[in-house]
Amino acid sequence: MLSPIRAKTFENDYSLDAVLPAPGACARFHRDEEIFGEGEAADYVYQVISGAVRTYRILRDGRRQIDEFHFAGDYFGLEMTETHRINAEAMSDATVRMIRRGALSDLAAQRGDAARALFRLTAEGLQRCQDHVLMLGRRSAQERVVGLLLDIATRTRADAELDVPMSRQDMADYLGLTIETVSRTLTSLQDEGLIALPTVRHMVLKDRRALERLVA
Amino acid sequence: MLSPIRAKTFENDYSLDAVLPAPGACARFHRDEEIFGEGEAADYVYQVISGAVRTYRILRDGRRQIDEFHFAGDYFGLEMTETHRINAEAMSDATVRMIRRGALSDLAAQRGDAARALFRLTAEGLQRCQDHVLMLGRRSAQERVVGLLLDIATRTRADAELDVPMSRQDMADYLGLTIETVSRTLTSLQDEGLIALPTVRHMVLKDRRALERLVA
DNA sequence: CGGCTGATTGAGGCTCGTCAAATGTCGTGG
DNA sequence: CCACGACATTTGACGAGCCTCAATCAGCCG
Repeated sequence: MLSPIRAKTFENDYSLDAVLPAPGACARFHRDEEIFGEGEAADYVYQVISGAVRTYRILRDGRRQIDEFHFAGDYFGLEMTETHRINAEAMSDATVRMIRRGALSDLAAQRGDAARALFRLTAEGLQRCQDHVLMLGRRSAQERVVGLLLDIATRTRADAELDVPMSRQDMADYLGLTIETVSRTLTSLQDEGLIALPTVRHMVLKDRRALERLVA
Repeated sequence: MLSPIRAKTFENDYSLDAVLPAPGACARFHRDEEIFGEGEAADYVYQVISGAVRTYRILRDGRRQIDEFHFAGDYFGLEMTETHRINAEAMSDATVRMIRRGALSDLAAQRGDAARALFRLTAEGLQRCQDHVLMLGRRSAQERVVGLLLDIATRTRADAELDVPMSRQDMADYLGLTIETVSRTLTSLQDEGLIALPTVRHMVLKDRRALERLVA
């Protein structure tokens, strides 16, 4: 089961949450159901209420790259183009709030704090994306896997006990690896005593200090 | 020599150029000179007037990942944090316009079009970053190199004749490869007749159609 | 208890990295 | 103008890390 997740670690005064009217229209999606696809009109911006969502892109030959995992509180689908450049799917059964893009830009035009919140959201996404680039460009398989585990721990406010909300394939496609490499890396981390793998989707960080040193 | 470069391919109505007062304070930097470094106060936003700039991050052990190349017209250093998370250096002798961050946020607070321009700039950066992630996560060395060459061609509005403004090391650190692999890939592209390499920094795209098929 | 899906493990191969040497390029000074 | 030296790039040989393909194992649900 997934721990409760708050949207962001930093000042929430600038969060869209504070600006937006109370929960409007929501939709429910089943595991692996598409929320929006590349090329579709980008009429909505979304916020995860519960569950988890992945956004990704696909090359002609089927290679998939996951951009980002989105947990409760996170916004996604905020694009500047008329149509979506990326795809979004529910990773688990999920309820998602849908905000009309038009309404949002009206709000931003009227209220400075709303515009600032949108800007901040995009800038935070850019920061995370830059971290992702560094990871994919210059880190080893082990560093990538450890980095993801620590990221999940932080974002889910988990201490040592980790509920991993994604499959090995999702992890691989986020990290630019194959499922086999992800799997092998996890068992080798277990062999070294750094983590434990009670079940496939439940992990324990046994030596967080050492793990953090690995990605320093 | 570098071809003249315009800032962006799309609508410039929303560009900061249209909003900002005529050229304010500028600074000149020599090749490889630092413009700002990680951890420094982010007091300015920058625009390349002439020359080229790289922004990058470095891991403890020296591994470097270039985030982005910035050419004439491009803005960079636009971060939301108080201090810079990344580094910026001149790739060639460059003149750079410096805009006080405070002045920019005042402007954004007063004028909706300025706020929108800033937002758009950040969102475009995010798009480029997502493309970069896809490249690093799921593309082969050859696809990465070809992708970069085509990107340079587009951004410099070059047809077939390319002036490459960066070293092999810069290319490698942008593409998540080594200089040796970049070099080997370029000569193999030459052997296949897809490009020509008259000099180290001057390339000719001999079969652009075929090159574009390679990164489809 | 099967059967299905997803994860792990194993063997072998390919791509790209490492280390080293050769070659090219460019600026400087004779 | 040419020679030299410093540095960048290319090339080669080899090895490591990750991928591919295939088999086995573990959960999960009817």
